[in-house]
Amino acid sequence: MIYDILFKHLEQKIQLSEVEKEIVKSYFIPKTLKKRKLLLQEGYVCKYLTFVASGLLKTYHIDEKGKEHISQFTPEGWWTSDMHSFFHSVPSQYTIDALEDSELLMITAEDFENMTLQVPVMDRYFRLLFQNSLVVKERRLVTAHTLTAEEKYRQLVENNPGLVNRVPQNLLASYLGLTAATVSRLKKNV
Amino acid sequence: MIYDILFKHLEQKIQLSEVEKEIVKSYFIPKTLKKRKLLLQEGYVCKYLTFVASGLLKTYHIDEKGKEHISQFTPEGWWTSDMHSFFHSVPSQYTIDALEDSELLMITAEDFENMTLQVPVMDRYFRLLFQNSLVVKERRLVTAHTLTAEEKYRQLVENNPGLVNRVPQNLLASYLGLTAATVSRLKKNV
DNA sequence: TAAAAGCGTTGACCTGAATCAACTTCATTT
DNA sequence: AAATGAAGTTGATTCAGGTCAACGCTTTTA
Repeated sequence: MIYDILFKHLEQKIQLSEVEKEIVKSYFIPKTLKKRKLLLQEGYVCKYLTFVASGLLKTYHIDEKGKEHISQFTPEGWWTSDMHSFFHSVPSQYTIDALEDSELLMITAEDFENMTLQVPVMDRYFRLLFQNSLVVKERRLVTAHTLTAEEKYRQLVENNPGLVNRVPQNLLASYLGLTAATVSRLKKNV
Repeated sequence: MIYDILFKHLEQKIQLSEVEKEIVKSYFIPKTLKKRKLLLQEGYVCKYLTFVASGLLKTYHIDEKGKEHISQFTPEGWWTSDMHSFFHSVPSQYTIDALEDSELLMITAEDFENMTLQVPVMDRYFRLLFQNSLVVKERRLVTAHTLTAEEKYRQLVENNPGLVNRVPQNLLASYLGLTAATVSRLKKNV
């Protein structure tokens, strides 16, 4: 069941009683999202924090020249949203859509607040989650600044082999801050 | 008093009883760090999560060519550490040192754990803190990928005017992933 | 099953920022 | 006050990666 996937992930970081599980469960709205469908559109407030139970989403931003910059891939077992938009109710800078048919569990900001007040250990869960995400983001920033295009691609292949086989190469390029042409060329040396 | 600076910041996000304050206070070790002195050296485990009560620190990484890449400036009222090293007791990837004489409050990983168990609302504080940091890091990553050198510098001046007047230009360059020569040149157009 | 769209490759060319190096302040030490 | 060393500027040159465009191959869609 879809909620069990969520609890399996929560229980990797925290313990929940049956009562707490029921409370948490009651706050999440299930939803399926077909490939190419939008979860969030740039310019609109991000209404949900979303757990991906199955499938794969991408988060991206379109710049003034119309170029797509992918900031995040979200496969099953991970969370997504535009956090700034979600927590502060301001227009989103990002669009999120599905790369594969996906099953989602979503919670509103108001319910998120209520849930953490009712089940404070969820604060701990998200503290740990955000803590880990921060480490990952920090690392991506360092590699963006220090590595050559080839090293960036090589590192992605080493660290995320699953992703490389699951996502078109032009999207990986965008995620790395490179062009599709560049990635195509440097693949030969890797 | 130095602990009051800490509590002032905690109370921007959470409420603490007097008892809780005493508990929290008991876990933090005060320390002063003179300009140019190290708080953490790359290769060593980061033993402390550190609150900067006054002063300014920088976090950086030296690449194979000996080039310094600054990942973070930490002025008064903010936290610093190599989170990955701190929470997982692995060698640090970063060095942290003082750009100005600084007053610090430090907590070990073990005490951090005990503190959050004794005062669960601290999980909420750090959830909120990490949540906000994540938004900031995410944004830096997007600008690293989408902006030109000049736009990066301009945005820094707009968003962090304080920092620009406080930190030598070559360090700002490193923070932006640019060279000192480049920043010097593009300043004229800004 | 034809047309369209998405994806990957490759070539020719261009350019923004890096590199390297010299020279100047300015600040800190002694 | 001399000396050492950060910090900033500027010029000449280089080059990694972007841009633009053409061409196949495969997958969707009509």
